[in-house]
Amino acid sequence: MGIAFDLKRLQWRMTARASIRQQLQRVREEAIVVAVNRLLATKGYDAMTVDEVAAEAGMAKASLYKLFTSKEELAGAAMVAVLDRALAFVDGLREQAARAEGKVDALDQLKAVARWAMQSQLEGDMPSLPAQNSSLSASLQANDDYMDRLIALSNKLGTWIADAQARGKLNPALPAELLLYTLFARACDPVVGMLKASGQYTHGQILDWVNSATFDGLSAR
Amino acid sequence: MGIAFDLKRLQWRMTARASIRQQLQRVREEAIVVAVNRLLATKGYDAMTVDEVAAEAGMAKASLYKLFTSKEELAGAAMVAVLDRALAFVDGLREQAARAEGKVDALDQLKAVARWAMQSQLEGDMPSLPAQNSSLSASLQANDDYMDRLIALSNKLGTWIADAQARGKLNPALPAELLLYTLFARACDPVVGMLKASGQYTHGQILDWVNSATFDGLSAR
DNA sequence: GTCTATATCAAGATAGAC
DNA sequence: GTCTATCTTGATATAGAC
Repeated sequence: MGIAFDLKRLQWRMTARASIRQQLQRVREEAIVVAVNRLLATKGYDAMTVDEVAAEAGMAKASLYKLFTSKEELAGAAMVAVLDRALAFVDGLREQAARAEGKVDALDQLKAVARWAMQSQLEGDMPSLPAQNSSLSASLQANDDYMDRLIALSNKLGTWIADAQARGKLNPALPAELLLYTLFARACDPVVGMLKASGQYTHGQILDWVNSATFDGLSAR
Repeated sequence: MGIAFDLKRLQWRMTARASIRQQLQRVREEAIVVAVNRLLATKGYDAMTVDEVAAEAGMAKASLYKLFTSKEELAGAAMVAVLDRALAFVDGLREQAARAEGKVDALDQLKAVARWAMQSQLEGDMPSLPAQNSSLSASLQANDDYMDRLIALSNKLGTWIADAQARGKLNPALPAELLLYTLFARACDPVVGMLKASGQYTHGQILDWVNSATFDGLSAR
């Protein structure tokens, strides 16, 4: 009996200590991911060095490599994080729409998502990756955490796209694939950064204009 | 007299040989620029190595470095070349328009330029550079050959943009700067490459759709 | 003027002390 | 588990022979 009691206490203590360790580790991981996110947003993957990540996260490079085994894995973690933010935003919109009982237009939801993504870019929170053919693409496509979220997000946006096309709000002549790709591309649209760099416009103006260019086009209506 | 004659012959021969040398050198330079152009279009600047350029141009790396002093200069030469192609295309359009005596719309000219750029991208001839903050950007902005052409092209497109806005063909609510930046950005639009990679569409379809998305927008009209 | 061979360096990754 | 110091590699750039 005494022995059993002591074992339980011991197990509890071990569990508690393991949990605390895990929490500490998780805090450090998050600091790293935040650093990677900002560096990817500002410099891009190739220009980002692991030394910079370690410095910005406040630890030695060797410590960082205990938690992430490669630079590619760092980028993957940051991309997973941004997809999680996007999914959370989309789910928030769905809940709002559910409360509004059908008064919300799928097209407006898509515009809100595009605006959110571009705002993230303006604030330096939208990591951008080399579009094609890098060794990074391959490692991301082999990353299940990443691919699952990418597919989940594509499906949710795809539902809105199909809805908006069926109701004649989005151009039905364009393939849904193009509409989806265009939304993803506009999240990293360099035009946003160029207008910001010109320094003449407010963030609100930039968001309005680029969203207008995306959905209404450059031609006069 | 005899001496003067010999000197003239000698000078002529030296000039001829120098000219031939220059021509040979120019052919080699063009081969290098073509190689850089394709590598920038397919892999991007960071993934491109000078060894690859030398191999594709059919010479040793050291020989290449006699003609171009750095990797950045290679990229600059390729960007100058693509701007020259763009300027030639634009001038061709202007001549056509002059012959048509005012029957050509500035908006149609802009659409033609966008289509040409995207077609170049589909054919692997449109070099793409890291958009922002790289060391490359700085070296390009210090490259007069590059900047002169960039400004010349911007001015020519800017004329058409102002014209199309004045005639109510392009959305007058959007700043001309945004319209110009958007045209440049669409030349490298990753959506083109994604649709091509999906393998389901012809080049013509892709060009029509992306141009429609750019000028008419994603929303139904 | 072209090539082979090499210098140089930056950056990803790791060993080993504490 | 964290850090300092180091290994290793790949890529830019150059020296020197021919």
